[in-house]
Amino acid sequence: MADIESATAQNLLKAFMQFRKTGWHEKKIGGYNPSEFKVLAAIQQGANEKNEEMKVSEISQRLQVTPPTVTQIINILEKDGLVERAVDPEDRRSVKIKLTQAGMEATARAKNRFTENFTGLIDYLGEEESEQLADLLDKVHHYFNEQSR
Amino acid sequence: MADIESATAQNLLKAFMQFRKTGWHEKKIGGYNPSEFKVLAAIQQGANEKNEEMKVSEISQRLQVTPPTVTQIINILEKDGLVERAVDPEDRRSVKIKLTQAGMEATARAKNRFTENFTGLIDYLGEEESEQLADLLDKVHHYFNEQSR
DNA sequence: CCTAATAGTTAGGTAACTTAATTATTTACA
DNA sequence: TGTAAATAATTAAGTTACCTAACTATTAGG
Repeated sequence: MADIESATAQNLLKAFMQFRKTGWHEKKIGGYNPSEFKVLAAIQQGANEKNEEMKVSEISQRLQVTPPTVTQIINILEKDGLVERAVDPEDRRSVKIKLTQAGMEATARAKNRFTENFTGLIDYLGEEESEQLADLLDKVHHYFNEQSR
Repeated sequence: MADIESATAQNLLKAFMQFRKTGWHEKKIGGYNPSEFKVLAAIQQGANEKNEEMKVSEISQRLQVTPPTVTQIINILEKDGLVERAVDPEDRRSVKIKLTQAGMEATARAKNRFTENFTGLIDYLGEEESEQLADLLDKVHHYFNEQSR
């Protein structure tokens, strides 16, 4: 059993705490809150992948947040004219979310801004270490998922 | 320049997002909110290291949050009888925070609970990969700190 | 000695969530 | 076929973990 007082444990814990605060998850991304940006990006990606509009439940699943959370963020984006709701004629309980023209432009801009930072990180770490990091974080996620079952 | 659409970028981004949600940062740690637990642990550690009580400003620095945040958490802990305030006679502007007996016991219990999980992770990853992960996260932190200057 | 700096607190706000309850609608089956 | 159960989204209200700005008390510096 590893010892929490060991240098390794201390280092890893400190690294975790630092990382939470760290700026990859900025205050504003191209003018939008991170949560808004994530929803915009999810809508865009979903539309890209399936060539179809995203339902609230799909966004919720993709971002791993509850449906009310998505509803609220969509409300803001709709008020800002970035997004439109349309009842799905196939299943009138569902609501399809679509980016407006302004929304597509805003998303592209924000994504660009985000991309600069993020690809900069990968260049800084190097391809190999970036992959390593992704793998290790996956393992951590896997460990805690097991744990909670 | 790395490409945001590359597999590496996608993987790393996904890993980051997953990690944020991941349960190392649990909802409750031995019955306390993470923020409360962190303050308790900081007080304990500070007292351990310097054999002296922590000032609000020191806790604030250590946890990288503003003094009002610390004040508020201390208020809760004080109400719960885990912590006591005492004006520093050397500098009557300062307030020294001390764990009560109940506070020491609660902190020990919570820390134990936390430790189980965390050392389990290190065992799961192995010593070497744990160090690697800590290093990589440090690099990420370093990169974003540069960026924001 | 008095102005400026420092330590902490108070007041008020925000972002990003959550759960529980409610409203439409659709599905299943008796 | 009619109704009960399930599903999709929303509304309402609450929580956590922060923050900034303004205030109070105390100490330090010229």
